[in-house]
Amino acid sequence: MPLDLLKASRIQEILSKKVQIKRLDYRPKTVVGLDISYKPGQDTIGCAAAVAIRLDDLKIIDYSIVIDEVTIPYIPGFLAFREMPLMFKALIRLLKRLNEKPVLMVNGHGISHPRKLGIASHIGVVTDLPSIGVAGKLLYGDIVRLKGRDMIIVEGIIAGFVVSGGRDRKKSYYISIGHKISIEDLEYYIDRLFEPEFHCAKPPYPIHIADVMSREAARGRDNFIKWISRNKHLFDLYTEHLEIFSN
DNA sequence: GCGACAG
DNA sequence: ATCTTGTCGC
Repeated sequence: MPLDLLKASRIQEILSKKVQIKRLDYRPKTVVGLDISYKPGQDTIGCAAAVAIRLDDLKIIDYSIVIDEVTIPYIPGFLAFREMPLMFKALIRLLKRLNEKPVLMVNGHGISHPRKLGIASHIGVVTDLPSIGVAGKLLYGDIVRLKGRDMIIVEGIIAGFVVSGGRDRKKSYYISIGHKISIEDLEYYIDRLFEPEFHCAKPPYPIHIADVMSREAARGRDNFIKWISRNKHLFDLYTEHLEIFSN
């Protein structure tokens, strides 16, 4: 059996008690987007991307790509046990080069989770960094209209909110508190990180970039390098970090 | 028992 | 997550 769900639940319940819901106690200059893609035809080979984006001009200042085997299957409610190991590896590498504390933006839920510890909260607590969850589907909680917004309510508290976009608001993104951050912080950052030209039909910028980078890298070095050269205008790298497959 | 179910 | 097929629009 790949994963002991009872033990995993216990871990989530214990760690969820360490989640802090409070305002940011500093002004992050950088946000790190985290996402994982899988090699086509082989969902056991994952590719994690950690991308550091400067908040004032939205330039990519650094990134880290890690490719490795992923053995834990995806089970709703336990995504972190599948994706956190690789995501964490990419993140740690990036943080060692980043001389500042960023806010993390993770593809997945924060406290809008059955045990209030989605992958965004999990990685936030483990690193003790502020974190935000960004998901494309609701996993847990009720949607209630408050203050002109669709809020995600979990156990009577506001866990996050919904941002709808695209033609006829067809697409929705579920933004939630991860760790060491408040709803007000979420609104401040999230509203500024959606790309205006896409009308919220694509994820917030750091997630969008991490998503594209991890997918291109998962499809091979050539694709990734081509994507980089096609998008040099997004970068502001003082060093070249083409470290794919270095694992 | 039935429906729901991040990536 | 990934694949597939087809459609619309720049």
